Amino acid sequence: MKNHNNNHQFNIDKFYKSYLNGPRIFKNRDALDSWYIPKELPHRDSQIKNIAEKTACALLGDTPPSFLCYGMTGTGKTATIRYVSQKLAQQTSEIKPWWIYINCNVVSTPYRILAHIYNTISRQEKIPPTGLPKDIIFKNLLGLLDSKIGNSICFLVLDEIDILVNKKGGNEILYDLTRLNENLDKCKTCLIGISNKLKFRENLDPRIISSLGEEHIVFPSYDASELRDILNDRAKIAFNEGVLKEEVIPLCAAFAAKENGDARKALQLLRKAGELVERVQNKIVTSKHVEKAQEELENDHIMEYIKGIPLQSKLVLASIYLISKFSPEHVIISGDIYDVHSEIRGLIPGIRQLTKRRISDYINELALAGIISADVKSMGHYGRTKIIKFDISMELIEKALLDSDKTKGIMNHKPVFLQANKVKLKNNIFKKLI
DNA sequence: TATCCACAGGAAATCAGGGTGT
DNA sequence: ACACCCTGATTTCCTGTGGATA
Repeated sequence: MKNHNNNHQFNIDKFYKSYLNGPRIFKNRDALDSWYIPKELPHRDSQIKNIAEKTACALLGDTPPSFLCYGMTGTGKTATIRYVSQKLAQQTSEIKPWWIYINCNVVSTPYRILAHIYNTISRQEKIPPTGLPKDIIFKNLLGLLDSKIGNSICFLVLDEIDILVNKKGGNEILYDLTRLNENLDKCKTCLIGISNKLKFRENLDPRIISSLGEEHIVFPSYDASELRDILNDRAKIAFNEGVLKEEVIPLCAAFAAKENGDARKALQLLRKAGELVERVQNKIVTSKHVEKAQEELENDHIMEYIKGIPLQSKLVLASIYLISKFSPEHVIISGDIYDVHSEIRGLIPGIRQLTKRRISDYINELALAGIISADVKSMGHYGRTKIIKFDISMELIEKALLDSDKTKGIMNHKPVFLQANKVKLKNNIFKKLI
């Protein structure tokens, strides 16, 4: 694909032909996706039991208690909930509970949560994505729940609930949801919150804690041997016989165990390793491929993240990049980033000047994403600021920023700011202070 | 030891944009 | 048209502060 210069054009027909005739690695690669629900969930017996016990009364038409699930990413919280809900739906009972799944990271505002619940139940008259007052939607929702769900139970699963709580209207909407039942005649609702932060309860309204925070189910991180069991199960479904060398799964498990026992990562790793082998039309997946997959996965995530951030955020990142590119010795502080940002944003039409305050937030976001590190340090009479460093390779940053049409033009712009003498002098003092 | 820099970072206000029903 | 709604991005206003310097 990348050979525009030479005459050999990519022969797509030939590629497909050899692909189809080549070795088959995967039998069913969906089994390695995190949303795949396997027949068995290894090492989650106690959680499954707990949730099953809590929710069973829904089959008799009673209201199950609301509860929270805690655990780091990739500990099977969502999978377990979905597993139980699937099993519950398979039971022969007159009452068929509804499950409404809400990812608070995607459906991120009070209005949209109400609208999302309404729209997944209604199927016909949809609530528009914006425009109406919240209380109107709330009333409509109450009516809809009673009329459409009737005497059954409606489970509301709020994934990544911690994100919701830390927003402005977050507590209000949660409170409204907890008191749904008080306003319903026939239908009953049950809230299930999923979070990967234990400490988010601090920001939770006490009224909400009492109704949904009393009991919680903890999902401990998987250790390497547990991850191995999970991978073995999935690999049997996903891969053809004999394509995995025996060291592959233990290695994937070991890598993922280091990352807080994240099963999702382990599965991604295994899948990526298989895809690497498939790409070069080999027959066997070895530890080499796992190592390469580990590397590529990390890069993929970073590239994806950078491509996804807003343009202003890219410009902040570009500012940092340009300073370190043209003056590698420069000690980068937030004020510098502000100045360079002001400079380069003028090069791109339609980009407004930002405040230092705003730039500061963008820097924090990049730091949170693990792209840079920003440590606040006091320089005495030279003030208090952040010292910024890259946490990932500059080539990767460059690659990602060159990929965007808006930013690619400025990646060679040497900041005028750096050439000012007082800037150089001040930075020399900073170097000594660090 | 008091001073004072250059920011950090919280809270609230504002703006613009995509909507609604009447 | 008009009055009003919700949201996300940003600005405004603000108080706080670690430690080199005088």
